Amino acid sequence: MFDSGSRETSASNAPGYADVTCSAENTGITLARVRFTELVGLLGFTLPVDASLAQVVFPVRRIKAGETLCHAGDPFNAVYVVRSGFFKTVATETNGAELVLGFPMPGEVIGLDGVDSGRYLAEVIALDICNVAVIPFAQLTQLAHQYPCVEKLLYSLFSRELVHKNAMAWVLGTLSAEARLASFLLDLSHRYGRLGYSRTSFALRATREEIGSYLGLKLETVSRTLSAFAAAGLIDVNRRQITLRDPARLRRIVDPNVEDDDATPHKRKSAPVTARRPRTPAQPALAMAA
Amino acid sequence: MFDSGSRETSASNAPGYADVTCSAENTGITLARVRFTELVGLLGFTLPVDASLAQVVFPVRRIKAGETLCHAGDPFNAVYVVRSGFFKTVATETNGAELVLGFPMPGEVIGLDGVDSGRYLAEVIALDICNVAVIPFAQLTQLAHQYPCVEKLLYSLFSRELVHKNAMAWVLGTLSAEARLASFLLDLSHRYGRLGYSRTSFALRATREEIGSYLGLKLETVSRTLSAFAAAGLIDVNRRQITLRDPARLRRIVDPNVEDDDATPHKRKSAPVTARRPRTPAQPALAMAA
DNA sequence: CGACGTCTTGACGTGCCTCAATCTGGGTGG
DNA sequence: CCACCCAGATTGAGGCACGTCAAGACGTCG
Repeated sequence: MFDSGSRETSASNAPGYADVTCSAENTGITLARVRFTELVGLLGFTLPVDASLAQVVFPVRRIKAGETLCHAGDPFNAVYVVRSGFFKTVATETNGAELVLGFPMPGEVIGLDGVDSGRYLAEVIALDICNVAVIPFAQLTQLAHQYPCVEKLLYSLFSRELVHKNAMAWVLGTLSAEARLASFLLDLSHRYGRLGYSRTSFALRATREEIGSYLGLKLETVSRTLSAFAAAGLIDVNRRQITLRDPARLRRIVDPNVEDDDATPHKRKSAPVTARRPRTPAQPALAMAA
Repeated sequence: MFDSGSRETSASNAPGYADVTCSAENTGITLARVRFTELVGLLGFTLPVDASLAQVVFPVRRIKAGETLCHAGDPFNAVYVVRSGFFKTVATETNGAELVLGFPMPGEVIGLDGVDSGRYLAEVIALDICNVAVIPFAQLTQLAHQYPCVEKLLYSLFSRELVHKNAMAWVLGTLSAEARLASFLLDLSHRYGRLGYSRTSFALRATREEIGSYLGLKLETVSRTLSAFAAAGLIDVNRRQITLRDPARLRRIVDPNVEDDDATPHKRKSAPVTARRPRTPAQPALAMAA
């Protein structure tokens, strides 16, 4: 039934990706390697085939859930491309408060923000068994020198990250709690789908608190809003397992003006899902555990 | 008195910067040029002196207040370095809502987010008489190829932008309205100071609404908060003219744990400046240190 | 089985938004 | 020169969305 293809994201499940060498699986330092061309595909780029470029490989690191890929303040010398698993990047402020900056998934790059200062400026913590390609930045720029297509790719990666951060500013600066959550769920859906997993059924790997931190909300608000979505029939929630029931309406919560099927495409404000007392005060929205 | 060195930001006022050629001032297309090495200094980098690199110049564009440097959707082919003036970058969403993404000032780069999609994705509008260097991106990458130091600079620019956007996420996601405004004022102060202007007295070039959009607040909240700061003796406000009276306390509003002079460096929450009736209804807000 | 982390839900307070009136300064035209 | 206008700014009153505090339910692990 493929009800949740996202639960297992180990590389062996992903279609067509395999380590070049797989010896000594159990040593602390893995000897596995990935082809650069493979990573390019994961990143969503297509490069002209090149025999010499196809020979380039990078080492792979495996990280268990809870372990950190790199610490804030560590000297920067490599970027990482996630091959499988699920991370969170956490910036710790001077006052000790933590802020979740993102949830890197397979096909996404980690560490580009360390180039300028020469240090990583966020903890990167695995929320799952993870598998990343380690790409020494000096080697990457070297490749960019030799191959114009790689150079272009590298600039695109930076730029893409910037675009994403701008979108994040939009979410944090203008959207309500409901819209932020809806946007977050749709983003996850899209990213899982892009990887070949189900777009409608997936697991949140993060706690409510981590999600809240990422979205500028408190964990209670995240929990309440998810419950409200479920009560409205938009999604199913079971702990961290999410199933999207009405993605179109979720999208309309983010932006009331998206045109998808019926109704006028004009200015119509989707009423908040968390309407207090939907109509008859007698009807409890949700029966608590019987 | 030097009460507002920031009011005039034309290039002729900035120390040591002059166009290489200044013919035909009044033609629509300016013939002025800037040396690349000059821009590098403006950007805050130091490069090893190189005779050939010192010959590289870029054209200059002058833009009057209210005009736009580039439109969202325009094909991307150049980045801009602000030499003088003050811009706002505005992303217009599908629903027509506008979001101010930033306020580029001299020494800052515009357009890096267009590399990936090949199109600018925000309007860049001058809030002042502006002067920018036009740097064709292809030419810039070409330079990066020839000069490793330029290559490093380019990566740093991208990375620096990313770091700044992360900081913005922090502001939008975790700070109160007061803290956001304080952070904004301190940021402006720092950026003006970096340019050789007064850190304590400067003019906001943006309206309350634009500032609010940038900070995820409504214009009324911006106005109220500025008034509250003024009432508390933190700043002076006269329309768009701002004078910082107590930067240290502003900093403490952003992060209560900064250590600057007195008091315990422990967990102390700076009471909101907008205290409703601080104690005795007769006494206005500046209760803390006399 | 108890301890713990996570999640849920309720009650309440408040910070910011909303709506609205007024004020100011700068620009325009007679 | 003044009347007029209008965008921008200020200020108030009231409401709601989200934060805060608190209690309990659930799943997991030792």
